[in-house]
Amino acid sequence: MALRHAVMAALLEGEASGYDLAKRFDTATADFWTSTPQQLYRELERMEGEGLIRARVVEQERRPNKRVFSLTEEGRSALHAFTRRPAKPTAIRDDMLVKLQAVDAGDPEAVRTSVMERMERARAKLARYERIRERLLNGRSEEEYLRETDHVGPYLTLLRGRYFEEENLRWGDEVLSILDARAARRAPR
Amino acid sequence: MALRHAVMAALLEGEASGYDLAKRFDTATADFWTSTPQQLYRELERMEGEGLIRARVVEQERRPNKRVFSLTEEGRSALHAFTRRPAKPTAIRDDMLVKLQAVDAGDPEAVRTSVMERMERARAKLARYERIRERLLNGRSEEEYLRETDHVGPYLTLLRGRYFEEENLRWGDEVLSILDARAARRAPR
DNA sequence: ATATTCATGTAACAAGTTACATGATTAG
DNA sequence: CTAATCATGTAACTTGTTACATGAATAT
Repeated sequence: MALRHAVMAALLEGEASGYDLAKRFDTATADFWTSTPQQLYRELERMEGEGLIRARVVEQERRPNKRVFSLTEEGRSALHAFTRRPAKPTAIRDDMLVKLQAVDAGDPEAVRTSVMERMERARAKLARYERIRERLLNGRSEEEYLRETDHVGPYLTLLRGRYFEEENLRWGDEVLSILDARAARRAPR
Repeated sequence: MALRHAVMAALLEGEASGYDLAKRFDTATADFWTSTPQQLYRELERMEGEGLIRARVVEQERRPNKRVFSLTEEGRSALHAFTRRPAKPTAIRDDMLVKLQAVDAGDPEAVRTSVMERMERARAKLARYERIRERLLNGRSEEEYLRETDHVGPYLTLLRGRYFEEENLRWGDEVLSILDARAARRAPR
């Protein structure tokens, strides 16, 4: 049931269509939650039925009409209640970790390539986060921003994303150097 | 389909019962994959049916009998093939991020408490990882270990766990200080 | 005494993924 | 002219979670 709360949290920043949310929750770009469009459309239906959000149809000229959702009072208070509940413990769940755990019985070259692809993605995400950060700060220093804004949530989640990707890069570097050392030992020139 | 690969990767280190795997994949302790016992028992059944693993019944005296699983040749080659496939992109998916995204419309005090609990868990996990590391190194330096072992997977995943929890702590510190500064401003003594 | 550990499962449900479908518009 | 963007969905399937159930043994 976290998706619905993620949707409500996203709607705090203003109304959005299913399509908008799908972009925001896309794995490649998401900064605090991910989901597929299919899951979203299904969940939005339910949430509307339960009165947590409300839809407004916006007629467009050269585009299909869209349904734009916003939080209801009920949704807002459900979200408030959610922040009071204890957070579930999380752990990383990553395909890549399974591959690495099995690297000794697997194909080290292929795994190496995956790690490098991952690092490339991490760099792209960091760049993206940096752009979002600029937009948030809007010329101000971090201190100024934090003093002035009454909307600190997006900053905190962005920070987590940044740290996470930095950690990925740090780890990737070590993994590559360890795998290389082993490859060199096994197939000495 | 990653659970089955995680199971196979775990079985590389020797045979295990469903119960053993359940402990290893428990969220509180897992170092490279998580799942509930229920999911495991279901998946083990299927995997046995598909010939990826094989069960051996161990009769015990003062304990219930157990079924101990090991990798078959088929399983081993499926695992090898898995390491050759590209890794799916991942992103953090964490309840806590949703709470923080919504903290401005929520209950900052409660969120603060959750963050502190998380940090406590992170410290516990770090301590646990440290113990596992000692056991792996077994008196040797990292360099020696890496030179001597032919089983580098567990070391690499452990490293990721450590970095991840360190990142959690670093982030938690920043979050707390930002939330505190805001609380002080809103309710000046 | 009580809680935890060992050891396995069933059943029902919720959440997430994949494949498919439609159809106009605009950017390269 | 092709790909991407805008905008929505249905259907089928796979994963993951929660609740319940059993029953002995050992640790506190």
